[in-house]
Amino acid sequence: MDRHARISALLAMLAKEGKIEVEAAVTALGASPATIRRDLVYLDEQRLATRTHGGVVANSGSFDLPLRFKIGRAAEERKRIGAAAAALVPIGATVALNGGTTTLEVGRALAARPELASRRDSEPSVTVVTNAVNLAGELLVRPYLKVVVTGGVVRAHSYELFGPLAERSIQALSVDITFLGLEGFDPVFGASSHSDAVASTDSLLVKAAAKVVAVTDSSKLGRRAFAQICRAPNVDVLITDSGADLAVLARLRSLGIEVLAV
Amino acid sequence: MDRHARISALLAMLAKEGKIEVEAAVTALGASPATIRRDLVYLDEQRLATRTHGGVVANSGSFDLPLRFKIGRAAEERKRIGAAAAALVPIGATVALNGGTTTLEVGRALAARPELASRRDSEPSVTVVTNAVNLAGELLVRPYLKVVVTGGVVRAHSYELFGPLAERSIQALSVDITFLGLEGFDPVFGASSHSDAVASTDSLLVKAAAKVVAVTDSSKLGRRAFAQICRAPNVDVLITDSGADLAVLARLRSLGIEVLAV
DNA sequence: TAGACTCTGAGCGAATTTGAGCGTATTCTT
DNA sequence: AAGAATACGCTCAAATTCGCTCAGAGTCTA
Repeated sequence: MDRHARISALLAMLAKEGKIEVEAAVTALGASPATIRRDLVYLDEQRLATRTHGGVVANSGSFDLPLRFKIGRAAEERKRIGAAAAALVPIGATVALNGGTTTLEVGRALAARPELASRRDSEPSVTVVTNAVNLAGELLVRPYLKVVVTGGVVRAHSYELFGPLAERSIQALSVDITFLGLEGFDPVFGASSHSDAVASTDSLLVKAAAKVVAVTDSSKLGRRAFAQICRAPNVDVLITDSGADLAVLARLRSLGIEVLAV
Repeated sequence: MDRHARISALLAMLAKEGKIEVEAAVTALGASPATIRRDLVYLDEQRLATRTHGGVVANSGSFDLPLRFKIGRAAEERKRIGAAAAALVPIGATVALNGGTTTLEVGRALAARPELASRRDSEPSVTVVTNAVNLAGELLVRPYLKVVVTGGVVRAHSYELFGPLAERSIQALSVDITFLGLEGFDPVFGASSHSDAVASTDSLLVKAAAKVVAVTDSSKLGRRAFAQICRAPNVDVLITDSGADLAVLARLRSLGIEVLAV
């Protein structure tokens, strides 16, 4: 068991557990506590983890915050939606993701796609533009992803960046696909958000994209949130879960939107 | 049940109930009252809750609490430097922080300043501009801080944003103080960084500031990293630890730099 | 082959964390 | 308002863990 093997094993433990205890690593890897400590210091220096008493904790954990405290039933649906959305991204594409729990799952699914990670080019496989700080924090560890953050003021509620700085940044960019998380999607009112400031920023992400994919669990369909992001026909594809109301889906299809219920 | 697990559990309780009683936490977590009290004091110090008799209550304004708060163990020197730097910031000021472990501590110390948190204005007490994604992620929970993120491409090693997007964002801003973390600070070569891209971005943070405060542990003094950020006289104040070489400090003072060794 | 360097493991003093004791402060009850 | 009950802060001790140094094994280079 050489150093590389140990570091690899430790990183695997870190990804799985979110933390590593010296004692646990000693018994798992069969090395001395001194060596394990040195390895953990190395992980800390490489910013892959943060040293604590007794071990280390994963760094992405500091961003792995619950947006709101509703990590309940919809988790599984969101993961399926995220996987379906990530499958739409070709290698070499540039995509944009706004904030929200669903787009977070899209980002995670994208990062987990094996055909991206296995490429050995020096160029990143996919470029991800996002105005969500927590999403950026989760993705930036992957060398095969180029992560671009829009500027702006942070909205503590959802970790989204908005404001003039964000809008000017986005106006300078053009992307292949925007994956749009939202809080309401109605055939008439279109896509909407609870915050007008964020809705304004999100609308620019829509304008900057050649293709717009709305991602949302079915509870948001047919509902209107406070501020409009864009009209429904601006959305090219909708990915939602199979619990969606078929009548609403039919109306959306009649507007020319391609609907995927996963 | 280690400290991390306890803090996580306590934050979950706080998010759910809005308050924590010592007695309830003792029975729920199986730790002694003394330990629970210490944890609650920690939450109070981190401005994530407010200490009361019998427990803590959630801070008004922020119902969003981090589920897994990172309990970092910064070197003692960096903590002292961070505290000294944070003390320079008047209420209402706008400050900029670049990336790095030392500026991270400045941000943490700033977030922990009680006179900021105790203000009951609707306006945030301090505005923080940063191009470090991890720093933004740690600070944004505090409702009394307005966190502004520059845009840009993420540099995975240091969580820093750089590139044209970052530079244009910074050029549109003006701040009272820039706290500059760096990898080398030499009387002749000035402040320097390992990455030329980040150095270029950092140099704009220097230009945007009325006052520049360099923060670094003493090991970086007299050293030159690859890329220059700015000349030494552009720095108004240097905060370092007491292990610094006195000859180097004297040379820096002769350049008109105010030197604090804490 | 000699020397230098790196990695690993062990030892030891220092530091952190936890729990308990005890005097003091605060809150509640009467 | 006064007394009782609870909770707090502080200190101290025990256990664990950490950081540092040193020595031995293995590897690379001249």
